[in-house]
This record gives sequence, C-alpha cells and structure tokens, in this order.
Amino acid sequence: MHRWSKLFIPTLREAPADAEVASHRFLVRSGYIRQLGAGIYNYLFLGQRSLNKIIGIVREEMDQIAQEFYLPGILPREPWEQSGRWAGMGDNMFRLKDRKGADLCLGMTHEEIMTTIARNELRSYKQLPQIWYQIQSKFRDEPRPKSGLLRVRQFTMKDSYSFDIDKAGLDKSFDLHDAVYRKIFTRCGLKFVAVEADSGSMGGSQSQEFMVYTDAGEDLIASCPVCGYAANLEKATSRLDPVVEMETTGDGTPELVSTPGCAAISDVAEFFKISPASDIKCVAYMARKVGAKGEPDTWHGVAAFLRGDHQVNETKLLGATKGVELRTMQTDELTQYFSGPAGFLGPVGLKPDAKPLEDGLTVVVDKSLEGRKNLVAGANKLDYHLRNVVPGRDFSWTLAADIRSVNEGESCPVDGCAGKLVVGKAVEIGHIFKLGYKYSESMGAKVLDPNGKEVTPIMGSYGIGIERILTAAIEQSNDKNGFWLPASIAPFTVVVTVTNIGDALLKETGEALAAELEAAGLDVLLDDRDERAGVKFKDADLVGIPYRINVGKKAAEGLVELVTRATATSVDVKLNEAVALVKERVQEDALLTAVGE
RNA sequence: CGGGGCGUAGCGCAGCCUGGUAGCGCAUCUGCUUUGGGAGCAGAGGGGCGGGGGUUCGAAUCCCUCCGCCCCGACCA
Repeated sequence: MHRWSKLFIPTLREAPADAEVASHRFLVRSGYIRQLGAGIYNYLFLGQRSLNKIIGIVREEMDQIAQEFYLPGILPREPWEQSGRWAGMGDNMFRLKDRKGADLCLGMTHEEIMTTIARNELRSYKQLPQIWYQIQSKFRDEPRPKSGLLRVRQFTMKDSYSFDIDKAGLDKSFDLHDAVYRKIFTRCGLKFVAVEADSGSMGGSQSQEFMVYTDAGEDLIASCPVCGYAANLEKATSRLDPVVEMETTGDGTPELVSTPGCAAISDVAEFFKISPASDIKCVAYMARKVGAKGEPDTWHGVAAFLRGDHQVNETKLLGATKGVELRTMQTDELTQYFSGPAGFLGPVGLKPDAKPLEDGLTVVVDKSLEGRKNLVAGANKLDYHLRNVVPGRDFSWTLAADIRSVNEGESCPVDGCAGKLVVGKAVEIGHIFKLGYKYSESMGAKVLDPNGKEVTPIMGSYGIGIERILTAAIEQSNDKNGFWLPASIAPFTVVVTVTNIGDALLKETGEALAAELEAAGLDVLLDDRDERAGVKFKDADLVGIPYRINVGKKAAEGLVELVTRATATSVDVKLNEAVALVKERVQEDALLTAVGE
C-alpha cells in the first residue's frame, strides 16, 4: 500500500517564479517534476506514475494495430546522410562525436532508422503491410525551450511507422492510426480536435494533427463552427470576399507617383486613399536550400508579394519554394536584389527565376493577387510608388501559391459553407502523416511485388507526445488550488485522507478502507501523515487525484466523505458502501470521456 | 540569434542606487499546546550572495568577464 508518510511527494506552497503556464506551475508545485536545465526535467514519483499510465494506454491501443520495437536514442550519421536530413535538420539536432571522431546524433525522430530496418529485412510484398512503433526519448535542441513540459529538449514520444505496398495500403494504415489515436486521447480524457496540418520537414502529403485547445499552446488553429472544418494556421485557407478594384487612371499603364516618406502599408493606403487590400506588400527573405549530395547548402533571395492587409505565412512560403529555412533579408542583401530600399519594394521590373531558389530572385505571389488589377506597389525607388499595376501584365513571377495566413472572421473555405473562421490557440499532442516515398526511396528500401518486380514501399509516420498529454490534461482541468486528472491517467485514483492520524479509530478505519479499495483494483494513496487536516486537504487538492475519501469525525457513526475534485462536491457515504461508490464513479467518468470528444 | 529581465537559505523575496562583512515570510528540526481547509508559542539549524578576475583598508553592493535561467521575437518533426 502506498502511504503518503513514506513517499517522496515534495509539494510546494509557492511555485518557482519563472513558471508561467498553469501546467508548469502545478507540475512543480505538486512534486511531479523538477527542472534540471532549460527544457530538461526530472520526473519524480507522481509524475512518472502518471506518465506510466499514459504510456500504458498508448501501448495497449497501439498493440491493436502495430508491433512494439525499441530503437536506440544515440544514432550514427550514415542513415541521416542517406536521407539528406543530416544537413536538413540544421541546428535542431543534437550532434556529438565519439572518441574516434565519428559523427553521431541524438534521435529527434526515427524515420531513418526504421527505414534502415525495412531496407535490410523486407524482401517481399507478402511481408507488407508492417506497422512498427516504439516509445522512446527524443532529443531536440530547441532554440527556445519553454512552458514547463510543453516545449522541452528531451521528451517521450510514441512514434510509429508504416510500410505498405501501395497508396491504398498507406491510406489504410493512416486511417488505422487516426482511429487508434482518437481512442487513446479519449481514454486519456482529453477534449481534442483533429486538424489538417503542414507536413514540414518530414515531407509527405496528407498530414493531420491532434490538438487540445489551450491558451498555453503555441499553435494556432482555424476552425469553422458551422461545418467543423479545422486546420492548423500553417495550412488553413479561407474564401476571400471580392475586392472592389480601383478606378483606372491615365492610360492605364503603371504610373510613377511620388510618395515621400510612405514606407508603411498604412502610409501608402492613406496617401492613395485606398484600402490596404489594393496595395501590394513585399516581404524579402533569404531561403536556405539543401545542397545536392556532398554540396553545401545555399541561400537564395525570395520576394514574397501579397495583399497589404495580409500576413506572410512562412511555413507556407517555405513549402512553396521547397526551401528548408527562411530569414528576412539584411540591408546589403536587399541592395543585391532590388534597386530601391525597404518600404518601396515592388514586383514591377524584377527578373524572376524560372525555378525557385536558383541564382537570381525567386518571386512568389500570393494567389489572392491573381486576377486583380489597378493595384498600388512600391516602385523599387525611394519615395515612389506605382499605380495601375496589373499582376501578369506588368510583372511576372516564379510561382503563385497560397502563402498567407488566414484571419479570424474570413469565410470558411468549404464549398457551400457559410461559416466564419475562428482562430484559437492549441497544443499539439499527436501528428499522423503520409510520408510517401521520401525515406524508402532515398534509402533504397525495396520489395518484390507479385510480378517479381522491385517496388519501393510507401511509408507513413505517426507521433504522440506523452508528456504533452499530461500537460494538456492539466491545462484543461485546473483551478487556483491545483488540478485534477482523469482516473485513467492520474497517479492515483483515490486518496484516503485520515484527518487525524493520532486518533486510533480513524487510523484503523483509514487503513482498512484503503486496503479494501486496493483489493477492489483501485490505485489508492493513503494519507497517513501526522499533519493537520487542512494541510492534507490542500495537498490532496493540488496533486491531481480525482477522488478523495475523508476519514474523520463521522467515522464513529460509520460514515466517510467522498469528495470529487473536479466539482469540489462531497457526499457522506456509509463506510461499507464507499468502495462500490468510488468504483461506480470511476466507471461513469470513463463512459463520459468515451462519449466526450 | 536579436530584445528585455533575473541569479542572495529548499521555495518566494528584501538588501545593491548612496561599499562597512547578510535579512524577512514560508519550509525544516526540538519542546509544549492544538487537531476538518496550508495552527500558536518558545527555541534551533541552514546561505556568504551563480563562477572567475579587478578596484578598495573593506565588495552581495562598483567595474570586467564567463556561466545559467526566464520572458518577447526569430525558430519549432
């Protein structure tokens, strides 16, 4: 039996000053975790217990569709070189050398390693499909660890990888994961939403994230309350209202206008008495392209043009140009590509590369500029703008793409839906995507098909952040006194609080009740500390245990008190009915979360 | 990497500007009283002020430098 008096549960009355988000404050205050360094945490008794419960659920569900492996966390350079990600991962990968000077890295994800196994072992279509998973520590040299366990440099991830003979097979593996993930998050008591997502540096086509709405989150989700459309802002689109075009002036060709000091969109709009939607904004970037085998990476100029009232979405821009990293141009780089200064940059007169990220300038225009006319744009000359600018007639581009972020209030992109998008913050707890052939191809995995022909298996990759499930659950359920977890992932289901351990009757009653609860299969913590009742109540409220049974004054009459943490309500129960009631409550909760979502 | 802030006892903080050898609350330990929402009284222990260097008779306080942590931004499978 777990007796609080013997355990190490270092609760804190005050949280460390640098803990900002609720989950961070409470994880530390409740003695779940202690910080060791920036983004590096020790998980103590309660924290580890809760994580183990989460892992238990993940494993149980994953075992329905996949086979568990355990891969190393420290990895040689070769597989990463083969996939092109040794360079592609950039500074986010922890790298080290062994005593012989050989390059190694700490695994941030395991596509390469799983693919190595597949390449070495899989020979026939008869062996497919395969789905392999593991639960492992991942390492990422985050530029900025933050928010307790939300963004860390070492964390636990369930990652799985599917190998299929064809696209239909991949679809099936993807759908299996989608279904299993929904079960897992539901069992963990999370209110989550599945959204369309960008596939980022992983490559691939379809990509779906599982998100929990919380202000502590770092992702933005656009969703439609009418039809249920939901997408990460890195991916979301919207339907734009038509813009009333400006009147044509003069002969209708671009006309140079002196606009002294009008460097900002707002200045230009005011000067011409136009809406910012009729002004063309230019944002100049340098984009990094991964070099061909053995070649170093190269940087190329990219000019992004979009409506003055829109914001560049750098993830979309990167995707459109096939670059791996963006940074804004420095002044000396601007002069290399443009004849005018920042604030007066425009598309007219530029010579776009035919293909993105070549030696010259890559010009990307947002799709919302296509078909527009009589726009205002910078003239690439200090204190001058052009008007009557018509995209396509007056300037051309390397490519047109959706490179802007949608805004709250814009129309839902789904055909026939009249909803308006809302944008909210969320934290990503899982991600599934169809990788395609990126890894199997580059690393040379092949099997024979029924015709004896060599084919490359198609892959999927699927992740769940274990700590993030805990963090999201806390963000979702806390008050000023602490937090409460669903019984399924709480370190204990019920705490038996003996209000006065010096009273022999109470002590014995508590011991007996705790033993009974344990015998009934519940995870019980007996608070047998020689503390005042108030102290024990405060601690119980703090540490996330969903149920508490107070053994106190009324024990002499054969009554104890069952307190439900989530609602802060209590009922008196006959001692001999307490166990059954707690079991019943826990089962009801499980049912509720099962229908929830 | 850019901007800002902070490092003094386990936690939260004061002291630094105007140098004189470190303090408060909580926590901890002992005793007595108390015992249903972080008890009261009395007593005790614990740090030499992130590290190094410098200025000075004297540095937590001033200067230099390095390290660490947090926040905003950049970044983020």
